Amino acid sequence: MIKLSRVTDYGIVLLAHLAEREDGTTRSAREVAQETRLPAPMVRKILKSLAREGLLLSHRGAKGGYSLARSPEDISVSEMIGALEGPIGLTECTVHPGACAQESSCHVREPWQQINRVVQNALGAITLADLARPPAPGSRVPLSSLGVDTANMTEA
Amino acid sequence: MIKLSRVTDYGIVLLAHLAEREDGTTRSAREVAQETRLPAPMVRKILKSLAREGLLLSHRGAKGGYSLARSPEDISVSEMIGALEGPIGLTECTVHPGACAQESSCHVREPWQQINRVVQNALGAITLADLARPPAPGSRVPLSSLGVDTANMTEA
DNA sequence: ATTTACAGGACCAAATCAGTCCGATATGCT
DNA sequence: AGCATATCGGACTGATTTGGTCCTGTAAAT
Repeated sequence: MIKLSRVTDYGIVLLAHLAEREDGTTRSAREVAQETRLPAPMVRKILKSLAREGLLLSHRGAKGGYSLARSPEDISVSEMIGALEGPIGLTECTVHPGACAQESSCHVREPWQQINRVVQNALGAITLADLARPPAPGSRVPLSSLGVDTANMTEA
Repeated sequence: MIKLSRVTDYGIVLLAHLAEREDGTTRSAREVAQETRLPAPMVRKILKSLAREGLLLSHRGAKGGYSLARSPEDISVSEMIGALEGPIGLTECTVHPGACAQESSCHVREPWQQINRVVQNALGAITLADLARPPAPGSRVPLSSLGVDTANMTEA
């Protein structure tokens, strides 16, 4: 069922939550866990990862907590997934070239690379700001900006 | 690292292999395994699944084997993945609505649905024929046909 | 100094995945 | 009829990944 892990799923919810109430202050893991109603230990773990990956800034000590490292418009979905799940790649050979013995004789490799770029592009065009935007009824994520077309694809 | 399982990966290679040398005859699992240099037990298992899912026709007995159930142009990548991996859905709530307790209060759900459709569309636009086409140097998968734009997305 | 909160791990149970193997059944050939 | 060939439909196992928890250390504020 090709899906992303729960850690990633939660992580994006957490990021969106932080983006929604950005006000210059930091928010503790406990607060975030309560507000999102997600299990606290998980939330702590995930926020730690996100800080380590550079998507969040952490402040230690009393009154510490987390805040976004960049503005929501500058954080793409593919970045978030990349930070929590590792590099995006449908096939092994996309991420680790050379790992597959059949690589040289594989006729399917090249097409896969492009499929990958398409997916990558799609996920890269959507930002945290799009996710956090309170959904005005009828409004949509600006998918027109996806701009998935041949021109974008012909080079890696 | 958001990737598809090895079964799916292999499966698509096998389908492409069958598509490349389509000549009306069936090919046994053994042949296919040898020609693709993939482990025979795996190949058998995967071909069985593909037949059960209706992508391949199986022919039992001596001189039996497998052949494509449809012409390569009519089998999309998303179908292949769906057959081997189950329904495509980045998040749990896309595939099993109601499974997540936070669903009603989740602000991220609607955007995810659309991201999903984008990915789905991308994978649905590429066919087995595209994968099997011997890669003439410089030629590319017809990504222009992806047609990922707002018009396609506004309805589920 | 004490309290608060993150950092960096170790740790474990459960689920999934990769891979193998078997008996049953259907077909073609002699 | 009988035999060889192949798929069918399972069960089965070992290894890896995932989901989730917990503990110790350290930094900052009061």
